[in-house]
Amino acid sequence: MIWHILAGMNLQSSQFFQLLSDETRLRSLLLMRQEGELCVCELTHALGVSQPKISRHLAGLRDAGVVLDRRSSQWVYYRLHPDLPEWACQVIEATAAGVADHEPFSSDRAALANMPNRPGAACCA
Amino acid sequence: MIWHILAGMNLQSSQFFQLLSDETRLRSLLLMRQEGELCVCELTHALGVSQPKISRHLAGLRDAGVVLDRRSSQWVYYRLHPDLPEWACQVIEATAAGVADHEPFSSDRAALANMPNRPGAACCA
DNA sequence: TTTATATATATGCTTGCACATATATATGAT
DNA sequence: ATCATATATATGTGCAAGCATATATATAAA
Repeated sequence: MIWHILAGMNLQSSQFFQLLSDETRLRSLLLMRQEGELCVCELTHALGVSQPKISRHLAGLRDAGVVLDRRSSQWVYYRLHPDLPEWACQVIEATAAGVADHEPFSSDRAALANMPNRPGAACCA
Repeated sequence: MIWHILAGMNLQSSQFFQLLSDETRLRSLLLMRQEGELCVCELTHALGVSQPKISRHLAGLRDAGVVLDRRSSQWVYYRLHPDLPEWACQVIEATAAGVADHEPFSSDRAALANMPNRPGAACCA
């Protein structure tokens, strides 16, 4: 990405939409929104794409202040940034509501649910 | 643009965000949303950009089904497409509410208001 | 009527750059 | 050593922008 700028409250609208314009990023964001927090390997499994690809896109989202990461032992968990401007949250919510039952978003949720040995929870649930 | 596809109800989310990710297009859309309908020369004046540039971007939005155009004598008026999916309208509304008082959006409205000899109305108002 | 001219809009064409992807490798944790 | 994640490098491509030009409509003159 070319903008290491905008963090949290400084999010520029066109940059935000640029980030949403990539399917891999959009799918990741909508999945994080639903699950609260996801590590790279969960996203890799759910979307069925390569690990470097996910990692690179997450780095872009993090540098832009759209997501926040947290390391827990070997895993790095990503979630929507809690300081996201109100309008940006509304954009994500509206999109989630509008496309949740479309492909590939619904399959993403299914694939995540079927993932064996999920790191965080998913042992007894 | 590469997609002459998606019209009206077929709007793909990432394609929609890709369209919003360009400042010229986003400024045009938010201005149309506020004014209802605008011709190319009004947008050119309000944004202060070249006519071919505006025309290009409007063609992209039209091909994607995001805006609708109408010719009235020498002028071509553009407006948000009435069949835009609900979630897409909400995205636009949330964005408008969130960035209306930021630059360059507020200046765009001011420049439009100050435009001399506006085609449609603006003779006596 | 035809011809000329001005205004409004669209569209080839070219150039340059941002960016998505893949492969390979490096870092970090257990 | 093994698993999870990040980054470097290279390659292809979409796409924005400028410039010139083409089409369409209107107005004026002859």
